[in-house]
Amino acid sequence: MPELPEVETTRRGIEPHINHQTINDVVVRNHALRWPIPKQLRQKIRKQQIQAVERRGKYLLIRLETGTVIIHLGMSGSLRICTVSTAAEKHDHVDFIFGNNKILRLRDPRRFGAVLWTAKDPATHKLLSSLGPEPLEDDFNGLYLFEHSRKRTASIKSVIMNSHIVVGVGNIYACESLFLAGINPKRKAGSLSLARCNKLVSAIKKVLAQSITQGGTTLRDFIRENGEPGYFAQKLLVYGRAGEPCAKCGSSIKQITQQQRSTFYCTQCQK
DNA sequence: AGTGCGGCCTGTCCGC
DNA sequence: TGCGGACAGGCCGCAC
Repeated sequence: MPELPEVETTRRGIEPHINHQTINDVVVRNHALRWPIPKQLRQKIRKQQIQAVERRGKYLLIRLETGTVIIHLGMSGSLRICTVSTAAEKHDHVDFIFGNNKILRLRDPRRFGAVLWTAKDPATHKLLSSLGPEPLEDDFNGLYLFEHSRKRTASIKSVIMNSHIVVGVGNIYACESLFLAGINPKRKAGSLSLARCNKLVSAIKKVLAQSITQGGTTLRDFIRENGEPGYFAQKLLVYGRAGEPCAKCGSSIKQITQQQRSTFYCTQCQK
């Protein structure tokens, strides 16, 4: 499910329900996520009040009094607010139970996600310490991408999807951004001019910002129950459209594989 | 240091 | 209807 817009939509959705609430209890039904959920999680976080609900890249940060719960939704994770009377289903692995009878419930069928605990500044955590800038912040700009792609022989698609260069650009939005910028996903990152880096960064910001806005439109329903963020309402121009006509030139959208991931692009419009 | 795989999992869909 | 295989929105860790 989650690329950055979905994670941010989730953050905005859960924050008003859980911020400043006290965690009464934690139930872990399955510890086996990408990394084991710490055995001491329950004892570490019980009776603590949530200080803030933040996001860094695709990591959600639940700030408590003595540390931070780090949550990653992986490929199939979702968080929803329900009540203590809502029966847990097959892949509901973790419940954070609050004093107001509400539960923050993590569902993750593929279990690529993570729930971790750190008592230190989460920015210094191994998983977060070497992350690149946030895509919507000003320190991610054309010059930054230009400088960080020099001498790189990897494809531009793999570079913008590299979280050590910029966080939050997943497979879908990488494809969409490259289409908007007219750049071939296979192009070597080091061969892009500064002007084209500027154009690509603008496209990434535009696509992500637009998507967050659309996620927001379905926020209520999302939190209420169905778990579907604004994702499918999203107007995707190339992703998942192999064989369909390009929105710009009408030629057939092509699907290839890069780094074991599907790439969709227009061979006419993207050079 | 940068690049490119393997692997972690379950669910779904498609062709036979 | 059942079965095998491909594929899925992420990303660390490891070889080279």
